[in-house]
Amino acid sequence: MDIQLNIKRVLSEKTGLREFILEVPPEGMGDYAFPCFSLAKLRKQSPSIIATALAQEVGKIAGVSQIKAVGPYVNFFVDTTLLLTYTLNSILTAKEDYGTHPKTGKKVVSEYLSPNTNKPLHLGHLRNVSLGYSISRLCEALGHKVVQVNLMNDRGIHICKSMVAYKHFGNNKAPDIKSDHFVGNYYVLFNEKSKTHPELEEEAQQMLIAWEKGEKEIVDLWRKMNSWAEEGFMQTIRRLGIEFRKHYYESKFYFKGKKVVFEGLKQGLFEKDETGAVLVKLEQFGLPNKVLLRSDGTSVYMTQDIYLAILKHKEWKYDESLYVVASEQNMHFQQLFKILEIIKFPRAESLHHISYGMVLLPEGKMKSREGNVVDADELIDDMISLAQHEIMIRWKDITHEELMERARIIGIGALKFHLLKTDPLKDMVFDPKESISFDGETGPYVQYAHARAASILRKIGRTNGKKMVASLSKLHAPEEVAVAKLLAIYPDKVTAAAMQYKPSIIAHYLIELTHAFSSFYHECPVLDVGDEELRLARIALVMCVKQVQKNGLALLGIEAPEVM
RNA sequence: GGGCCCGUAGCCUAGCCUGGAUAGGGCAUCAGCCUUCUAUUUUUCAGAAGCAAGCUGGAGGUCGUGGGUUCGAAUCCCAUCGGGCCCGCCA
Repeated sequence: MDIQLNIKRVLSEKTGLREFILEVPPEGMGDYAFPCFSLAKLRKQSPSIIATALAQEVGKIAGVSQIKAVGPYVNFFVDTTLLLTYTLNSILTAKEDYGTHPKTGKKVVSEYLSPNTNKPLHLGHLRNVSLGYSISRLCEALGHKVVQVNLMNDRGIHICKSMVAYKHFGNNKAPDIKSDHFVGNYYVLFNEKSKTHPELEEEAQQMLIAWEKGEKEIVDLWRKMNSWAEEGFMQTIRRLGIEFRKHYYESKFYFKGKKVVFEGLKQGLFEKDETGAVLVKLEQFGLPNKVLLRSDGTSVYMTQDIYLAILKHKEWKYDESLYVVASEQNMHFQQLFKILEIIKFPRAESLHHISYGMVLLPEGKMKSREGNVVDADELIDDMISLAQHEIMIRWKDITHEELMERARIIGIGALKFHLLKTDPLKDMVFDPKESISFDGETGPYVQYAHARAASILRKIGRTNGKKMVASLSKLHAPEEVAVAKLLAIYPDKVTAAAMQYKPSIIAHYLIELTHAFSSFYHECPVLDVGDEELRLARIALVMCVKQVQKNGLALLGIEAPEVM
């Protein structure tokens, strides 16, 4: 039973209003509130008089225990037993599906990660994949089918730079460290050496031309180094529990966008300037014009991105396409989407750039050329070893295997949670020391509460489900009701987070729920309470909290451990 | 010069799209609960210690600034300041 809907229906009938919003009043003043200001305007009457009259008029509403006019508001108190029974029953029935929508049949392609294959992944990529994965899961929760894909930026001058350095200083060595780091070291080396040897820059340019011509020696080297880079990336994202349905390779189709550009040129959608470059006029849309083909006829990044949008649509027949890419490319995507609209691409309206802010260090922006980046692998290792330390304080006789498994879950959970709890739009300063803290609004705080719930449930053994449900009316302590009310709004939070592409909404919800659960845990004994019915009811509440925590964490790509 | 984004306590952050009742949290800090220790025959009382993934409470706020719209603005509009990102042949 949807109590909110019942209230709305009656209000709509009594007031004649079609569209209005029920508010949630401050603590203790009720569960829903109807503000009478807009009615006051219509009826030219003081809002408090209307509220008093309306409170009398509405009479009884199913699921509502009390209706009270307070100043200009009509406040509704829901029947907590009804709410509790309804909510807990839904959770116990739906289990891992609680909070998700039925299948819509819509298909969404979600592109993220998109690394350059000349250097290892860094902190910015960790924010990217955490967001990309979580948003994909959120779209699934809306009932859509989601295809997660990655684009390898595996060609271009930056790739040739590491190749040039390897050619001169690599002695044909095979990687003796993690292979993407091995490649990245040559990129750093190139930037060092080219300061005193500017001819290396020229060599890299020549190498790019040779690569495009398909010179065997160069292509072989490229293939070898790229496979090292890719192998390294896959190791890293596998640790994070991420797997792509498909990888696209820029090198395989970067030239194909030209055809689309020529077609547009023929239709008069694009034009050639005096140097022979093809460009698209976007000034009329408030955007800068964009070159689509250089005057030498070669394609630019935009050219291939146009093609990729079309290619992905051909392959997946998507209804919606997401690009999780940092905010520095906001302009690029505005231009891309506008160009696709100009060439009448059928899904031009369903493309979304999910932009996110930079991850800054306390001392400023990361520059991979200078090597002052927070390396992704190093950071993951640091998080895991910190978690390991915390576990060892509490558990002396734990096997090494068990220790490593728990440390992985907690360390990676802490990392992802930290990156996801901030609104994606905001730049964030990443202070490694602070992020590694286990206090406050963190993943481990939520995971720990989940493990405590699991521990309670382990101790009670088997329970009779029917008896449990029948005893829910026993719950009315404020801590119990507070938890149940939060459980009831979880589905709304999922919808909001998915619609706005903001996993941070889920993260904040989980903190709130866990906080309420901790208070409950502190005030209400579960195992050792005299009343058997109350015991069963509390067990049901614990089961539901555990389920919702698990569901919410899963949407963030975080595992919920049974023990910590 | 132009475009986009951000500005909420010492620090971090929610709320802004869809305007309403005391602006929610967290870190750090202070006071307790709690754990351990000291003294005491024991309890109370007292004192000390505690990097405490737990709880409660206190303190901490010009919602960058100025105007406007509105019965009502953190929220909408305009201007302005500060920070970030970007601006035709980089990706």
